[in-house]
Amino acid sequence: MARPREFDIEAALDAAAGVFREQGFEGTSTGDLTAAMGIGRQSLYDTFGDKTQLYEAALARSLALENEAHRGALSTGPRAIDGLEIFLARVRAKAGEGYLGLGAASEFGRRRPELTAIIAAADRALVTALASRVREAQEEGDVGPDVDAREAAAFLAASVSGIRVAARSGAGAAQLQAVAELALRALR
Amino acid sequence: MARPREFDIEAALDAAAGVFREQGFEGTSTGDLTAAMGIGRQSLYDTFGDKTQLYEAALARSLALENEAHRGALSTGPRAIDGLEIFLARVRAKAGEGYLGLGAASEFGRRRPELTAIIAAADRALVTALASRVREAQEEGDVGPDVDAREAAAFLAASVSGIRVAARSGAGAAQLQAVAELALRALR
DNA sequence: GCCGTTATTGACCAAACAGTCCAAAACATC
DNA sequence: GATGTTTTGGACTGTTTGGTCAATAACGGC
Repeated sequence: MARPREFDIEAALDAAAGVFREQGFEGTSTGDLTAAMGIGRQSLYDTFGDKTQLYEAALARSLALENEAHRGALSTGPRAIDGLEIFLARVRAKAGEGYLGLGAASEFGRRRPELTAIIAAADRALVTALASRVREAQEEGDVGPDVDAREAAAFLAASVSGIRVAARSGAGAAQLQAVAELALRALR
Repeated sequence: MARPREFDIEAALDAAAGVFREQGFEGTSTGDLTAAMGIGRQSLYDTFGDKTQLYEAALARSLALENEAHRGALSTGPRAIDGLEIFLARVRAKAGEGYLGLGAASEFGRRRPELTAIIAAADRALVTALASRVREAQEEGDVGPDVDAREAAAFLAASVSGIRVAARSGAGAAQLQAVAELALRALR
């Protein structure tokens, strides 16, 4: 072996994700990135390839972290419906700081297949987790028996996007809460 | 008077909106714009100021057109609930082609107050229109009496964003329909 | 048919961009 | 402590960027 890296890869990735989340991919220069990540130009290119590969890595890590947090929130509470409620509460609380997955979907749509694949995989994982929780809530009588669990899960995921967009456009906490409440009401 | 303009301002604005919608503000060069608008560089600067002013104008026009279409859809049908349903069906149908308001909110958040103001005004107008239609549907017995019309309207607006994001991330028509159906179910 | 005004065109500019090169520095191994 | 390997930082490059300038073309009013 030889000289060890001076910076932490995951911390640098998180810093990059923060800049990308705020300014978008095209709006972020490599100078912005090295400044935020606290590393030199060459280190960036040696470690992450180039700007687009860095974006992919930062996006993948962001989504993974977010999904982990989602699973944690979902598994809370005595009943499954409590988990769903806490899940939405967490989304509301964090909505103000933005979300790289939303930026990626909005900026690239489906033009970059690699990005679309990353986002779609995270989406599927979330919907699956939500669906299983909805099914439990259904067995516990908190969700109507005529509700299709998978559809309900997709609907909740869409509601999450709605909450995030609303927050990004300047909606207040009260408004976000009302949206979350009505989303849950759809399941009864 | 003197030499008249050779191009149509609103058509040029629509073309610009299309490019911005696809590529975002930072991802669009002035060359992309003049090519799509079919005008010369100097005409762009003489007529619209600069790139950011052009973006504002294109965004404002986009939102105005969209809100007009929304009002049309909302006022359809024998009952108010039919208008709401048709409104959501239109959003679903058009979701595939993207929406500049979403791109603006996602790319800039609240960093550009002028943009935030334009978006917020369009949002308020839509929510107001939705709320009055919800109130009617409530009087006709198609919406639960315990529903707050304004909150329901904000929820429907958020659902629209959710549908658009889902479409942009690659969701199919069936999934979007399920989301729309469940959104309406929340009002019962 | 001239004149003042405005639109158009293409050349032009400085700044910023993504990415590379190279020399120096910092380690692990022996 | 010498050696081989890797990281690091700064200088550098060719290209693209948003925006301007100056010359030309096209019109309306008289």
